[in-house]
Amino acid sequence: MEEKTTLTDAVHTLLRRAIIEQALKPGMRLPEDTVGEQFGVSRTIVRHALVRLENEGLVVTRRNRGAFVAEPSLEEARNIFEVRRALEAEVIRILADRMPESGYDQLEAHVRSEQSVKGKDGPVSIRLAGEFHTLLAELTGNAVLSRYVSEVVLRCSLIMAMYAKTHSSDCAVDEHSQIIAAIRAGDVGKATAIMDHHLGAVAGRAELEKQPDSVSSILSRYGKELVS
Amino acid sequence: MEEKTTLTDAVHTLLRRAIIEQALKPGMRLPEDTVGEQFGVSRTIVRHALVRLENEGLVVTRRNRGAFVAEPSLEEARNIFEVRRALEAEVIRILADRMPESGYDQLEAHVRSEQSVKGKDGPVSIRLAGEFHTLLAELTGNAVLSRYVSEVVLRCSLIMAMYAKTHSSDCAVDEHSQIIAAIRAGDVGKATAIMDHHLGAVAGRAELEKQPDSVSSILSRYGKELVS
DNA sequence: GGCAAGAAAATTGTATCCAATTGACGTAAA
DNA sequence: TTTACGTCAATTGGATACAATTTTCTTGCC
Repeated sequence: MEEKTTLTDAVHTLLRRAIIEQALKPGMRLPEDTVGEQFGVSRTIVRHALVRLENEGLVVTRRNRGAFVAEPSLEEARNIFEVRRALEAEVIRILADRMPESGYDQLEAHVRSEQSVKGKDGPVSIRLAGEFHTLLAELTGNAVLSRYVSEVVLRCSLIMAMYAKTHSSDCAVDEHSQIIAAIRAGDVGKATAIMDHHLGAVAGRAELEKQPDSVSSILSRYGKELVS
Repeated sequence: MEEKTTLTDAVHTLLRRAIIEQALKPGMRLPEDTVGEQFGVSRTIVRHALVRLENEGLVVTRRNRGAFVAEPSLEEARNIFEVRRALEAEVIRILADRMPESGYDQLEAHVRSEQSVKGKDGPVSIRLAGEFHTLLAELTGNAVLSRYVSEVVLRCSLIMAMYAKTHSSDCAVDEHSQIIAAIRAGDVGKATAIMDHHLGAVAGRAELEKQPDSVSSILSRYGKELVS
């Protein structure tokens, strides 16, 4: 089976993963040469991937200065959470009205996989916590809504990478179950309330620490997947 | 005063305008070298601009086939309107709570400029009708929310280019005034209701006509602005 | 005339090359 | 010592050249 994705897609995905898994920390520089060398592709590809990441808000580029992993300000963080609440409230509203056939099965399966890594604060845990919300959005069948939710979820991951000490996904998993239950009961108000609390919980921390590491040493862990 | 924008930005903006003003019609092909030739830039620039437009949903690219002006399906159109309603409801909620200083002045000034072109169904009318909603979103001070609203508004313009006979901005302007009044009165429910009606009004038409024109002949009207 | 296969043309995917801008370093003068 | 200035290295902005893929046209066969 042949992969039909373009190289740009591959680099884009890998860089995104590296960012949300906090391997590439906020503020870290992303020189096109270095990244391209690591992945064995030319600057052209990296450039395209960086453009996409910028549109997603995960990367900012300064003219003639290059690309950096975004460092959302507290103001920006508030904005993102505000939008995310509105979007996820809409998701809940839709799902309470029309949940697809195997929706609950998928959700519960996901929660189980979250519980299986409970306790560990590794990259996998971070990714899974975000993917719950992404899955929720996908179940609406609304691709546009789904895409926006994915975007804000990713940016929230970045925000937490900056401002939260630990991801502390323990409480999150429990609340995920509660949200499912509330939707199943058709209680939009309750589900929204839990979601608000769920999102609000992570927005109340504040500690900032930077640790500029070597870019290439980090990317070497991601690059091997491109050697086809 | 030196323009500090990059060439990619310029091409991006021009193409976007051409699309939402319906000069470039849905389904129309956008070959990279044709566009580049028209604007006097290389394919590299056009390519970057097209990537951005794709992220905005105004353009779709098929692998090794090239870029086309997006042709939103009715399903997709419904999705976009659904998201737009949710986002604009949030905008209203925020503005009823915290409208900035000169907010009402700006809004009323905009409505006046809309009224000044009342009756004409030209590109200017289309653009202004959309910009009212964009302005509304910008007044929230939430850049993320503002960006998402802009995106769905643009895509709605594209949808109406496909499915609506005329833009019929007559009723729109009146409702714009009503929305301002309702927000001023702090009546979120009423403002949202008007907005819903306002958005719902345009989603009930259906006629499709394609008219594939020469790309370069259209772009020549936009290209002169790049000759610096 | 219709259909299939192959060659040619057009267009995108990717790499490389040159120019322009920025930041840093070093040197000299106040 | 501090500040101003000039040079240089590093990096991006943009263009061109080549490779790969798709589409279309042609040609031959039924």
